[in-house]
Amino acid sequence: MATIYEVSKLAGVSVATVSRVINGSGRVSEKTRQKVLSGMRALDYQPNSIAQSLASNRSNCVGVLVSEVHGPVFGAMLSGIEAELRAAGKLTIFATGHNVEAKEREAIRFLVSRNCDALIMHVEALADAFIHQQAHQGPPLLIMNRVVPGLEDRCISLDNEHGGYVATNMLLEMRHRRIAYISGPLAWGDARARLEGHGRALKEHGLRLDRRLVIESNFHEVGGSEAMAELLRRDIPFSAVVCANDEMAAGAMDTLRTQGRSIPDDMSLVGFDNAPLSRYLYPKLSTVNYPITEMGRMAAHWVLENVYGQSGADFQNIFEPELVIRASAGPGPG
Amino acid sequence: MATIYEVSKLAGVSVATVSRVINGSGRVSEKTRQKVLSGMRALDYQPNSIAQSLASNRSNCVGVLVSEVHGPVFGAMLSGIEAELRAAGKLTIFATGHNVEAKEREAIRFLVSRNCDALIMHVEALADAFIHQQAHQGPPLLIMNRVVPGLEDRCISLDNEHGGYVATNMLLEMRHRRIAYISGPLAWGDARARLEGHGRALKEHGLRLDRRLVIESNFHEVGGSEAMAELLRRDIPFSAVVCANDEMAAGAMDTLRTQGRSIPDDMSLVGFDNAPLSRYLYPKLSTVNYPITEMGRMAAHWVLENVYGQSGADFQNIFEPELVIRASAGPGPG
DNA sequence: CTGTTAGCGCATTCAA
DNA sequence: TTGAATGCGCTAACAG
Repeated sequence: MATIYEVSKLAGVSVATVSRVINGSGRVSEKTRQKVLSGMRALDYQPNSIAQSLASNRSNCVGVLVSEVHGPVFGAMLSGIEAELRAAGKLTIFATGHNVEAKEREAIRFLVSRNCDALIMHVEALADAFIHQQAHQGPPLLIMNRVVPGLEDRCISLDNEHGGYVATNMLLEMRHRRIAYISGPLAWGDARARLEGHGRALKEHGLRLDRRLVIESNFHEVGGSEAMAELLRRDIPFSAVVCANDEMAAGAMDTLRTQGRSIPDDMSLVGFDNAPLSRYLYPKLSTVNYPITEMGRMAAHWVLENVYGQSGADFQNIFEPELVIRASAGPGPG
Repeated sequence: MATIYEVSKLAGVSVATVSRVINGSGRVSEKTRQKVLSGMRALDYQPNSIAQSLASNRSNCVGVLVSEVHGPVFGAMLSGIEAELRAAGKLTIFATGHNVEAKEREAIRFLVSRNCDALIMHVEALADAFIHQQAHQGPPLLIMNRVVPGLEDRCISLDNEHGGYVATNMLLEMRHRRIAYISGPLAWGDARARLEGHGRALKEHGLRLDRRLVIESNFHEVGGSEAMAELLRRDIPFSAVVCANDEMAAGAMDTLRTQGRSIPDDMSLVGFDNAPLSRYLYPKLSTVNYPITEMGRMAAHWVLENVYGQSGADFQNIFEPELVIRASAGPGPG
């Protein structure tokens, strides 16, 4: 690999000048600029990014901490982040935290030890206090999918309450009156918010939330399946169910089918997330879109603007979910 | 951030000694070793990985080139690679090539410019010749999911022919005699191999491949949907279809349902890949498992062993696909 | 506008 | 077993 010295020699200038044309910094006359450029071409010169980083104290890479690489959510998020960053010549590095506190901590150390210029993280196990601390000692932080009090302007999240609202509201407008709800773990803010939105929609339509029609589950397929079985077992009439995510909806659908209930004729179903699987279910699942790729892009924009000084679009903190109407919900009996 | 100098000062030794204990290289007396260690702890010292890289000419990171980050295949592959590498303290960096030659080329440049110690790539647009060239000038290369003549020992791939064979064979053993086939683009080796396996299974059962029952499609859902419509339109009897991947099977399923055919009673269906979506289809899709995560792990192992000198398990080039029996295929009329 | 030079933080000879 | 010195390739004052 050619070095900056060889280029400078070939072009008959100093390394400083070569550095200037590489980085577009300082003033260089067009003539010498061309000399340098052709020298670089002749040697197929490629700046050593590691040396650049060491000298400039800039790694030009940003760390992303996700729970898993595979899976619909994180893949889509990473995808959005990488696309934006890459277009700006920045490198995306990532690590997985598996929703386990110790691993999330360790992943942060790992990423930071690689001198990333910023950190975008999607963590669920870490406490707010730790995040605050990290925000004050490490590289600039961006938090996905979670609102940490005191760091609101660094948090990019979905308006989950509104998502829960629109899901239930659609059902209500279809004249359903008794609507069950399969929730995610209420220890998590997003699960709570979605349920609150559900309750608000009911209230606005003059209905009260019936606690017997709400089941707290775990965001997984089997959880949804079991929750639906439990709901049916309770033998309280209802004509529709909203599931706090698509996976649970898939499980619920399975149970309904096993028990011979037809969807949407006997039972309407709405999911949440608009994960890829929602298009493959039968009937195709009506759900609430989670614009995770765009949110990833936004995170990348923030970094590009605030860390690398590039001008960008306006920053948007909260994203609004939108209804995706497919076939799993139909008119109610009401 | 503390530097190695501060540690050496605090411990009363030279930086060389500190470097030795950091890397476990050279001989250091246990006593001074402890002094250094406690000095490092006291300062919460963290070696600067960039400086390490520059001095040692080792970035301790490996580049991975995929088509997309999201999507079942690449996410799972990345996941396997990252898990292994991370456990060994190595960083995984990635870039996307989108199956476009120019982008794949550029992605390689990008990754290499980051001084990765090895490159694992899943490329479809690049020609064999280019790959050969890259193999001879860049960092050690590993090629996923493709067999490049002359570089067989660097290619990790699935025995696609055998996969096609087992899929069709299962149907034959269920007494299907007229089996249609929806293929991927025959310009791609894996699509060709799968189709060949299909043909071999037929032949072994004394049947001939009926060209009218084979349609070349594009590995996408709508392609599968259209292909199935075309097959039905031809009005040649058949009782089962094997699709060269799960996405096309999903599309095919859709068409069958639209046309009022029941699965598996009127028509049996088998997919390929065992992508997540195959579990969500109704009926659940019988398919051929593609152990992509394990293949990613294997790639990482190779790198750990051949680039970083760690000893590992035996290297396996070709992976055998296995049948995943679910509900979309039933007994034939034969 | 251009060149000289001193680091960036660490690994690694080579001596001792 | 340890330390001094050199250089990895580049950036960024500073001087001219």
